[in-house]
Amino acid sequence: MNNFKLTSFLTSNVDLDEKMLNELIANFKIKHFRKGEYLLQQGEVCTNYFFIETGLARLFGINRVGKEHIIQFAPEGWFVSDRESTFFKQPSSYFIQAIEDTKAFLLDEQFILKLSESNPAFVEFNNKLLHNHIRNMTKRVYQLLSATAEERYLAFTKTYPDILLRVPQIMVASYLGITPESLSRVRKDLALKNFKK
Amino acid sequence: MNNFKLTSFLTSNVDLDEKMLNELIANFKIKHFRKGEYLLQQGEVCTNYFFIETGLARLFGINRVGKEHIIQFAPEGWFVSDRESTFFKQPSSYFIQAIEDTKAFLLDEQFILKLSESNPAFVEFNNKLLHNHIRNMTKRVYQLLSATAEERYLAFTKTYPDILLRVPQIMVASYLGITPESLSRVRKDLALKNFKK
DNA sequence: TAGATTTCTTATCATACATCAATACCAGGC
DNA sequence: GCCTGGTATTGATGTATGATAAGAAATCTA
Repeated sequence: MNNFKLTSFLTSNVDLDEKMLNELIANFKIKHFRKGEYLLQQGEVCTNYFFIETGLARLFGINRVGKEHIIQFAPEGWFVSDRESTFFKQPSSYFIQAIEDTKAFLLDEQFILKLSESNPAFVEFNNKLLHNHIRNMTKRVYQLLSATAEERYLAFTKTYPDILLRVPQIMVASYLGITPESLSRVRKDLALKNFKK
Repeated sequence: MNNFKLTSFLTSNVDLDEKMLNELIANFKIKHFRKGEYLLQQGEVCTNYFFIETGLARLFGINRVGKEHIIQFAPEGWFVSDRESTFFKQPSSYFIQAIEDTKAFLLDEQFILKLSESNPAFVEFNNKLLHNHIRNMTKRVYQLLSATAEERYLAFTKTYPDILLRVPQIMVASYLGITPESLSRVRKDLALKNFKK
């Protein structure tokens, strides 16, 4: 048995025998991206889901004045894609970029659909992924509506302590919806508060 | 043939014969909610999806200090639910409340799952709903990250002109992530700008 | 219709966060 | 090793939005 993260992800989430599993893995393309390279560019139609096997990627958009806004980080073991583009066959509004050297499996949407027809476990699997996605996005909306910059930063450090150490602060700020300068000050204030305790 | 919004929603989104369709509709419970009544309360597990046949509902949360934050509006023809709670069988963090007198179909999750097994068109249908949900939430996250209060308000007036006229401004403000006072100012500024043109 | 309640507006003041600018820091390429 | 460009910090200042309060308007309800 191979040692891919994707393998253990599938075995723990879909009911498959080993033969079927290996057949599957063999069917997926794996692709390497150097730090900075793009998995998806704005304007392209996103035809796959990416499973990050190793490395780290980000999903982000750029507004009229050239400012970047990060919607999602995707470290190893995570899926990333622009589902809107993939499902509705529309040019993507976003970019997906490798933040570190990254190895990713490309899961073709058509292929997944076919699997779903023959294997009900796959329907359930896909459902789980989609609901997980919705859960994360809903929490994110709620946070952005209700929490201050400091609260959002604290939540981030608790939820994604690993990512925090792997990306420049400028990107954490972008994810949180504040400027890097503000984030620097938030961190300073927190450090002070902790010192005083 | 009946005249339900749900009927036309289904016929235009799922490939079903009329017999099957009527059988379906007969299986769904319909429920009336007076303005102010709750379709779902925080702490409950959400066991159905609600299809709003007439009226208007909102999905919202309340934070520690008692402040409400609206995640989604659901007018007639829309689905609303806490999918996280439904799918993962967890107590909901949110409320769903009727803003107007509302008639809603209650779609039982188990029932939908069963339909999916026998009818592949239903898998596709469910997929479409989920992807639509993800699309909306992603746009919302991106907006909250990148746009000013004024920009968000303008986008709202364009995307949901009907809802704008049906809910108190206090709720629009809550949806946009600002205070009612700020919204009032934004509106005043916009009115001034338009007058000067 | 009148009274009560909520909603909306406006004003003042407070604050969180942005912007701009300067400096120090660090990392990758030559 | 030394540039070079990106990153982080800090300070001064500006601005958008929040908090509070009060009155006007609209809506509900009896």
